[in-house]
Amino acid sequence: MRTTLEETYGHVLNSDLIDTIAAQGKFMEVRKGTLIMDVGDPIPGLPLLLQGAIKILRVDEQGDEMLIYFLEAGDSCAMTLGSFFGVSKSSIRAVAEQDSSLVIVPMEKAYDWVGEYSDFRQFVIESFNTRLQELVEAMDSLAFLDLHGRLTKYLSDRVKVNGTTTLDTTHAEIAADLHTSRVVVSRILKQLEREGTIELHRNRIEVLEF
DNA sequence: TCATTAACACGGG
DNA sequence: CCCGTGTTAATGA
Repeated sequence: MRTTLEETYGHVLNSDLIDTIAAQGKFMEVRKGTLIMDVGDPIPGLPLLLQGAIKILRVDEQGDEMLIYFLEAGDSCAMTLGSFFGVSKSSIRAVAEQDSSLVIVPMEKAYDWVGEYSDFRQFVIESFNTRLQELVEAMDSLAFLDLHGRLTKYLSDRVKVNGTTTLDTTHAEIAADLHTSRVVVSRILKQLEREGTIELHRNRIEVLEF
């Protein structure tokens, strides 16, 4: 775990701090599709993603989902930082997009380190900023793009975070992530296939252009 | 016009 | 058979 931490966070955090994180943090491995945290769950600590990717979703009263953004290796989750100010419950759902590994740092420790280490403070602020940026981007797609636009952006985002143009997914999953109906997703996907942008298979989509 | 819901047929595992 | 997929028809915003 120490090695992976060094590889993923060595650029931003000094090695003393990496040692401390390795000692204090809890290592965790999750398989693709695993529900890591749900709305209302107590926040266990500050998560640092080492490998893989995680989907961050918002959930409505009916339990329907909507994707906000993806976390990648080297990312943390800004929502958990609310714990610094006494927010104890999660307002989002986190699902593993791939097999992933992460370190969970106790919140009190993280809070102390923000005071003690300038590079950790920098990391937290930067992380908060990039998360906010992604949130704004998510709002942009909602407000300015139609479903066709949102779907193509969604596909290229998934290609980016998974590092492959082969997406193991179903139309229903995409519909859930975009908070729309499967019928529309199927129709637009078919349209994209006719345009030569993608190739459709059962449980799989090949993205040719993105 | 474009999305949603319901309903159905097809086909692969 | 069950599930994912592709399509249609009716209805709504």
